[in-house]
Amino acid sequence: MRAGIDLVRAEGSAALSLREIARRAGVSHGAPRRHFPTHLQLLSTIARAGFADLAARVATALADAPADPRARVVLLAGVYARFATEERGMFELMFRHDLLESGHLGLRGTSMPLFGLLVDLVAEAKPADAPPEVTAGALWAGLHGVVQLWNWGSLPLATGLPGPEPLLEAVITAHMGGVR
Amino acid sequence: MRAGIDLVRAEGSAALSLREIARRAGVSHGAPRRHFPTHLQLLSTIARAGFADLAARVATALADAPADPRARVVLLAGVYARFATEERGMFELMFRHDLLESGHLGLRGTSMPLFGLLVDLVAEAKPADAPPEVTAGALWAGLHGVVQLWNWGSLPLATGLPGPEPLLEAVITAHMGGVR
DNA sequence: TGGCAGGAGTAGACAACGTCTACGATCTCC
DNA sequence: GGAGATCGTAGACGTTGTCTACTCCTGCCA
Repeated sequence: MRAGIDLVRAEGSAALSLREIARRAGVSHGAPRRHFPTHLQLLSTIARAGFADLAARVATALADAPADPRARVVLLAGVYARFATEERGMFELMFRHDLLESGHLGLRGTSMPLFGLLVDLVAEAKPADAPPEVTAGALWAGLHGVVQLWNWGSLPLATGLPGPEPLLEAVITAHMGGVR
Repeated sequence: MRAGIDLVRAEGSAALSLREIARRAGVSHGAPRRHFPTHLQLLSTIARAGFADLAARVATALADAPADPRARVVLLAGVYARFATEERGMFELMFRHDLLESGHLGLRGTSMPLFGLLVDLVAEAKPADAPPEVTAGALWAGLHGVVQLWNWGSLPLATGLPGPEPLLEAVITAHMGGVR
């Protein structure tokens, strides 16, 4: 499993074959089967570790941050975007549809605590607006979409910007208002 | 190629093996190689057909629609979301990172006309605001993120909503203002 | 202390896949 | 009517995920 995490960070999500992971771990190709009944389950477990890592990064970033909810969302977005570029292979793995769909293993639920945090921040910032789940959902989708479309080059090509930061700012401002 | 399009619509993007496409087309597994040097190039071509289909649907939907730019964006978002759910396999294929990245074949560019349309609509609606490319980029990312996260179940789980429409509305309103 | 059940790893088989190569058919144009 | 190009076939090769038999090793209980 640790071998899988190292591998996805070093070689990207496309290199994560079951046999290559076993090779890196120094065991035979049948060994992982004792612990993970199928390849997808192994990948799901690795992806879950990725979600845990992301949540930990967000937590440490928000630990000693100002209390203003908008500032905290900006921080969160920065961590999200940095994670997606620095841990690109892991990010790709985490949001592979075939993992999330065929799962039923609750991989989806792994991102819910982070979403709950976002809901709280939105509710704190705009208590009397639309339901905070809706605003937070749209906000999350905006951040995710920017990161994803930016990461594979569609948004850089479309906007000509040097970095995704203006887009993240635009998303946050659109959903949470401007600086106060 | 037509066999590939039929296959992805019937069985999803995971079923698109080169040999299965050839089987459906009634030819041997080596035959596609005469026309597409590699499997990825065949998939890219199929994905390009998907982008063309999406653009055509948007065009017909906007053909006899009111001139109000916000209403047109709402229409565009609806077509985008409907395409993603009705042609789920094709949509997954169109935004597979390994196609867009390893390409250099200009698959990315295929979505640029649609983006240009969005830029125009944004510029028309809010002529004196932030650069229209930035707003349009954030808007596109928001729509794409909603559709994607909705499609694989994260957003339904997070928000508890029955459909993605409120989220799409929230994204559009956030970036283009409310109804007038 | 001896025997033994169960977990963990190995090695090999199998079908399916993408790629490559040699070969055959068919069609066009000089 | 034959030459050349285009297209499809058939088989090989290496790799992958899964499955099955076999072998250790470890800890427990009589």
